[in-house]
Amino acid sequence: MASSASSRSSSLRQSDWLAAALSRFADQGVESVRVEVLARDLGVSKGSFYWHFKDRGELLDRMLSRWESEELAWIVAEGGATPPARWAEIVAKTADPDRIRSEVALRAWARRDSRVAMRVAAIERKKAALIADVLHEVGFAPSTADAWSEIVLMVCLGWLDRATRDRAFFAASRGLGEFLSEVILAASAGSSALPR
Amino acid sequence: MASSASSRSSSLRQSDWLAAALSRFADQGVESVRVEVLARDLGVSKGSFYWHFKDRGELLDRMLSRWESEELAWIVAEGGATPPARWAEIVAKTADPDRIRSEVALRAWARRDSRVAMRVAAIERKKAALIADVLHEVGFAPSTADAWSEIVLMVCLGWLDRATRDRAFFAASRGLGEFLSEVILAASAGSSALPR
DNA sequence: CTGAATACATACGGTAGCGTATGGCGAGTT
DNA sequence: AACTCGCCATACGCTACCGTATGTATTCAG
Repeated sequence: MASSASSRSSSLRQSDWLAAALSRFADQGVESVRVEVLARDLGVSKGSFYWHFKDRGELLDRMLSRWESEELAWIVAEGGATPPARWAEIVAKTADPDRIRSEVALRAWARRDSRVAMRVAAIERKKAALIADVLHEVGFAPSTADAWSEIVLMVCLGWLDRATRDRAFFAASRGLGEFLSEVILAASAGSSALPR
Repeated sequence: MASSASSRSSSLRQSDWLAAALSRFADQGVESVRVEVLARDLGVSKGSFYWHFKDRGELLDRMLSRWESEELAWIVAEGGATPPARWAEIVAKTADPDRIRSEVALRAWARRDSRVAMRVAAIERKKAALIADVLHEVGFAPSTADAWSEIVLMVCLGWLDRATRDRAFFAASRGLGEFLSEVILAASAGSSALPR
């Protein structure tokens, strides 16, 4: 538990606070990330918190930074993969049960804090570009790839919204992957997408 | 600002509280709907609030009920209209600048209160059915109409999410209507949608 | 063994918010 | 003129937080 923390590095306990905060964040949103509540969750007093963090704001900053770097990590890691592999990864990441709730909570947070909104928007642009790249490599014309990447992103966001409110929807047989496949199939057959 | 209130009816002040609450709700979410804050907004004391309402919960209930009845009103009113008119109304309602923020705030609320979630889900099912109906009347086979109504709904929700976080996205030349048209066009051309 | 640094605990003052109790006041009633 | 009642103000106790100040137990260097 805290054995390796007290021996040398102080960062272990730090990560415990972060983990507890992220857990509450995913379940109940930013507003529920309260110093004294987290202290109770961890079985310590808030005196500990203010040793590891300047204030609540610093904790929230670290949460955001951590999410940001994790997102960037897998997004850039997709660089060399094949289009199908990248597509699978995108779907897997955005439908991952361990991530969806915090993704949604993050966007709710962004709606009330413009600095958060900007950083979320930056990541979101990268995701849209990633999707557009995949579509382009599969044969979509550049302009239509861009347009459909936006639509794909919206389907993802809409799916997240519903999946985090309705357990039945989340557990339904048709998951995000199926929905997206249908959209892409229609897009490639429909408009002037694939010049084949 | 409280000019319209004190003349005669007692229920008028009630609606003032509701209006103030809904304004804050749309801007900052349920958590920001605070009795003492609304009292300050209206230039009265909270003694007034507790005369009109039993407690904060009753105000929130009324907010939810009001939204619910308004949604039901326009949904059932679409009964006799032509498919294009219904489609236009659906797009107009879900992209209405005066409504999008409260729609999003409501879904964030639903995520933290299961009773709210159920009532939102009920309305959402009606909307999906409405969309499916329109698609069916335009020539989609029943099963594909259902499938694409879900996708259309997700695009709507995703658009709402982005539009309420990114002003540039909201003001972009391609609005919800354009995106949805593109999706429907692709759907009708792509899969076994239109048996023509 | 001593002293300093670490990693907490305890106690405090302060704000924001809830709900209640009670008082006041103007308008209509008799 | 006195009474009532609708509508609001004031004052209160309470809880949940925040951040700070200070005390304390453990660890580890020298």
